[in-house]
Amino acid sequence: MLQEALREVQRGCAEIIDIDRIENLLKAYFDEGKTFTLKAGFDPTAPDLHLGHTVLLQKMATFQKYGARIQFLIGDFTAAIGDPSGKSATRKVLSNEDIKKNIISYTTQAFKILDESKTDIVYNSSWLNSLGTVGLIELASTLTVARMLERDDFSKRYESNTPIAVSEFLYPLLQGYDSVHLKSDIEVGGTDQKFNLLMGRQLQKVYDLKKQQAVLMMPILEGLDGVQKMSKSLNNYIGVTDEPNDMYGKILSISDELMWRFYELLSTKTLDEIEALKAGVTDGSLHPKSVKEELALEITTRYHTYEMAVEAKEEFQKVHSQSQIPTEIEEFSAEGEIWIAKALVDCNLEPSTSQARRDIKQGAVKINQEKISDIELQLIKGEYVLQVGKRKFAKLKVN
RNA sequence: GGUGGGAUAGUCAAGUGGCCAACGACGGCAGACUGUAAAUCUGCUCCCUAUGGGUUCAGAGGUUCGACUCCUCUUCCCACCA
Repeated sequence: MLQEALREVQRGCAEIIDIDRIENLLKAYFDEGKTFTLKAGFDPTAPDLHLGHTVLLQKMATFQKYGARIQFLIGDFTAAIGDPSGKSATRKVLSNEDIKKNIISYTTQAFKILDESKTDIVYNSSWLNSLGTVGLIELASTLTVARMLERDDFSKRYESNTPIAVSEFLYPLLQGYDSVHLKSDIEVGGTDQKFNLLMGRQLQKVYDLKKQQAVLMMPILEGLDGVQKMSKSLNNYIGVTDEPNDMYGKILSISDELMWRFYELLSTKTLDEIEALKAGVTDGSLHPKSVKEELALEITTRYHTYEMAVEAKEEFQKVHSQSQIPTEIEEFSAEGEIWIAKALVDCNLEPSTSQARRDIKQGAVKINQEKISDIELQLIKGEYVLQVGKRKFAKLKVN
């Protein structure tokens, strides 16, 4: 049991510092039912969660199964400074209202994964506000500038003469101080947070806590392209609020290789079960597609319902495997005769008539399932199902 | 503050007076093959009811029959020096 828990806890991790501490905490839980605290900090800046964010949340959920109480730390105080990690320029400061709004949307999304009854939401403003100037200077005296400049992102900015605000130096210190105040046993975060996470350990020592927190770092999840990290700005993300059909389709479109990564980091299947799936694919008894379907079904179910996920699956098979028309298509109407290229633009299937012409020439455009090739075609009165490529559909009614 | 170099389509990057809507790469879209996978092959990739027309190469002027290419100014970046 302990061994299994240890294995699940380490699953997918990029790096763990002080694994012995974690083992002892788990052992105490299994032997004596003693719980422990696990801290994770969240910047109230990104209200739309995608699967990349959930990697960390799921790891926290795993810990909850083995006796962890989560200290879900909202960095409302530190958000005013802005985490410099991985950034090449000083960040903007958020307004109070924005922060509040973000927190609400963040936590409602997070509790789809976390067990709310084993989670405490804490705000670092509640103790950092009262730290005071003396406390802050004391805190700052524990760290040298040289040490701070060891940080890659700081030194790069320093060398390239990009401004670093002095306040940014305080961020890791304050985040570390959070661990002192909360007396955290473990802290989890992304690999980009390494410096800040270690700061917690160092400060706990400076402030004479008996034990230092263990640190567990999760890797950054790749996006749909399989190469770059999942992010909204690269438009390669799967949002937790995506529609079931989109979510299902996006997962099925990832490469086989990336699928295993998703299994490791996102699935709740045990490592043994995943190994069995891998073995099945290798020896040919399982089709990779069906394994991927299972993953898509699991994840879609998590953020919607099982019924909706199954519906998404059926819809997907209907549209793509049997190339039929989807059940729901956007409808448009037009008056009088309309030129096909214009119609495609009006139905948002094409960005320009030039592009529409090209696609028609290439045979990418279908009307009522029939491929067309005449770029001069005029649509007369009637109802049409227009299709561009494999996945863009629209219904057009010409009056 | 000084001295050089640069800004070209979604990104990178050629082009140094007409052959330029602008080489190439990546990305993207489409077609073939498939499992809407990957890989591979092929085509397309500024706009416009189009064998034609229009607007583009940081911005504003100028030279020229003709400018992405030459000149002037402006803005922004980079390198080296102080």
